[in-house]
Amino acid sequence: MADVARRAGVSAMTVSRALKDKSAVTPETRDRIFQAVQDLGYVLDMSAGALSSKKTGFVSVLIPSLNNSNFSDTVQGISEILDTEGMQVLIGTTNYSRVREEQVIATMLQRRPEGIIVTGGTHTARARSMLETAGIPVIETWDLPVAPIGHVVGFSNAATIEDLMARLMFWGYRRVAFIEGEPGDDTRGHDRRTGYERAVRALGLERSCVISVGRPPVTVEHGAQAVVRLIETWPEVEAVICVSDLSALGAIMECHRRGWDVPGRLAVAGFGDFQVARHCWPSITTVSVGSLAIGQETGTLMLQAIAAMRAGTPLPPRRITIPHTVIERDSTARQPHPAETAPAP
Amino acid sequence: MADVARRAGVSAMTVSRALKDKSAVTPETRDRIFQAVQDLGYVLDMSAGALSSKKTGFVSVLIPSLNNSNFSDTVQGISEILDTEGMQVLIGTTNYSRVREEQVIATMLQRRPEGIIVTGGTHTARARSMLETAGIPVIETWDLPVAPIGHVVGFSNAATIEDLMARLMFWGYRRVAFIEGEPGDDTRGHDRRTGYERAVRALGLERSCVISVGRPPVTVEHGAQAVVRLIETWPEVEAVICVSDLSALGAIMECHRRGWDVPGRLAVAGFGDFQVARHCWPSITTVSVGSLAIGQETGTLMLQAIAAMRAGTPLPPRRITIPHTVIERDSTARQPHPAETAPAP
DNA sequence: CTGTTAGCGCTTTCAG
DNA sequence: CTGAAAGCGCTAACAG
Repeated sequence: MADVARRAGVSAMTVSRALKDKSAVTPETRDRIFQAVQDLGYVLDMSAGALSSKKTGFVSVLIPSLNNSNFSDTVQGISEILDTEGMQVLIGTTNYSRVREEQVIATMLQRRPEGIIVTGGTHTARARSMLETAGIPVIETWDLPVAPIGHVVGFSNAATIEDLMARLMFWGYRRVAFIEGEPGDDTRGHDRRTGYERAVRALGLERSCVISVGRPPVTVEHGAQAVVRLIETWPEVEAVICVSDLSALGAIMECHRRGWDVPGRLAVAGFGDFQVARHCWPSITTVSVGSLAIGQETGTLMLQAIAAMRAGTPLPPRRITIPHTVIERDSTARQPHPAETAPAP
Repeated sequence: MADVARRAGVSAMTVSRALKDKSAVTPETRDRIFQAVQDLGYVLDMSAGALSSKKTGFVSVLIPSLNNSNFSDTVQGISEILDTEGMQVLIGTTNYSRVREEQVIATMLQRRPEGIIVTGGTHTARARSMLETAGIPVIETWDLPVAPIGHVVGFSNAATIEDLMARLMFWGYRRVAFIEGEPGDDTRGHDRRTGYERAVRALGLERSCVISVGRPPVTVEHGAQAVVRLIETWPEVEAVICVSDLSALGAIMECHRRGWDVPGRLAVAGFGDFQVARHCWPSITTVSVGSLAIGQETGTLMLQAIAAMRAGTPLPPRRITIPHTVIERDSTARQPHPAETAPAP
């Protein structure tokens, strides 16, 4: 920067200003500086700027896995918003493990992010305490924790499945099962199962049936395996909710393979409104949770929180609930009863 | 850090050493330091360290979109490897736009990454020159550029489709079409189309037919729309190659919807070996390019290149070709001819 | 094995 | 609008 300053015949400070504020410098000076930057191929060093200004321009985002379009949509939403203020996202993946999350948080904090966004509301004790004492805005997403660390942008995973169950009931299904991954650190999956079980009781259904196959992330293949186990376990089952659209797709494809009609023999619903759910055949009934919207809301809130922090007046904890929607598609369409198609008396 | 040093009764330098080398400090001193770190809740500031040591510990990775499991697999592979040396990945998405790529590169370079990994071998002139003069290792992936900037870890997109075409021919298909997105910045998609057209000529097929629908990224829905257009345009078509598995899935699902048997009426093949391709029904014939392996190879090479750079002896440009494999699945299975099922004479 | 001295490249702060 | 001085928090380099 000193070189640029010399070449433009100004001080380094003026160069610094020209490169950021644009306003605070005479147009001619500015032009001379930009010319010098061009000539020298100078590239600003933000890491030095960060040290000096104590503003790194980073926000850390922790997600279970990049390879889940719901989470990458959320990251996408966050990035879009943060980009508008020139802030960058530092992504970390926890691989659905809380221990791993703790490690990633520890590493991230060494980079001095100006805010940190985590997925879910369940963390190790040490992770939680690191977040609490980090002195930066914290947002938990994809959940509505009872005792949040800071801000929250999410929804109740249990409630989404309760709603879905209510709709299945409304459509006439009574024997409904649930397909999930093996229990572990995937609390969101677990919450959805809880929603299922609560709904079974609340709706007075005769029995519940949960099939757990595969360690999270639950894949298409797990869904295929699970549906076979389900039919063996409970031949009378009429419908099944899968913990995600991917496993729902697997279940449906396995049904095709075995000649079981969907939804005739078995209705199938998923969660997450993945792209394939809308376009596969039959299209999959699911719960949309607005993954992108979660990201955008989170980004917007983070920007406010950071601005408040910089101004020395931390934002009081906010709690934003993202609406979810049950989307009815072909995979649960009730075949018309003979009576229904008969002419009215 | 000064506080920690004081509390442990040592100098800041010793604290710094204890926190990194671990070896270069007496065990007791080390323990005292860690105790002080614990007591004070001290967290190392890597951004200061980076400025001082000129080692940021960052590698930038640019991909078209997070929301494509092929690219996120590659990022995953890169991260895994870089993690082993404590390096972090800074992800940037270009949204399949070269202009956007240029901007992202400019921003990334201000963070002083120790290496940069880009997707594809086609860039704007300014992007290319920024990469060339950045003074850090550059790796281009997912392609085999004729005039690479630095290192290359990739494969020929055209060759993958040529191979797939040869196999379709071998299986007895003669009237083969190609479904792609509208031409634009997606050079990998364009290269695949080129491979298709070269194969049509090389194999002496009577005609080619390319259906272009939708701006990249090509989605499931685009595939569905395209297949309808295809059947209208060329009713005699026997098989179609889709630019990605996602559009292949869309095409197949649309065929189901319209009662066109796959592969009986139309055989469908894709590209990328996405998870759904393996598990949907019918399973999709595709080309696997080892997305994760590309990432791992890239990560390994980047680590070597950075080590060499730090040692002052830049690694001569390497060119690593990742093998691809045509995977035959149900979506192109030839129905047995009557003659073939007849008893041998 | 440990300490001292400088200084990384920028921005804050305060004067002009 | 511009400049000078000081220092962000750490580590390289050298000395003990």
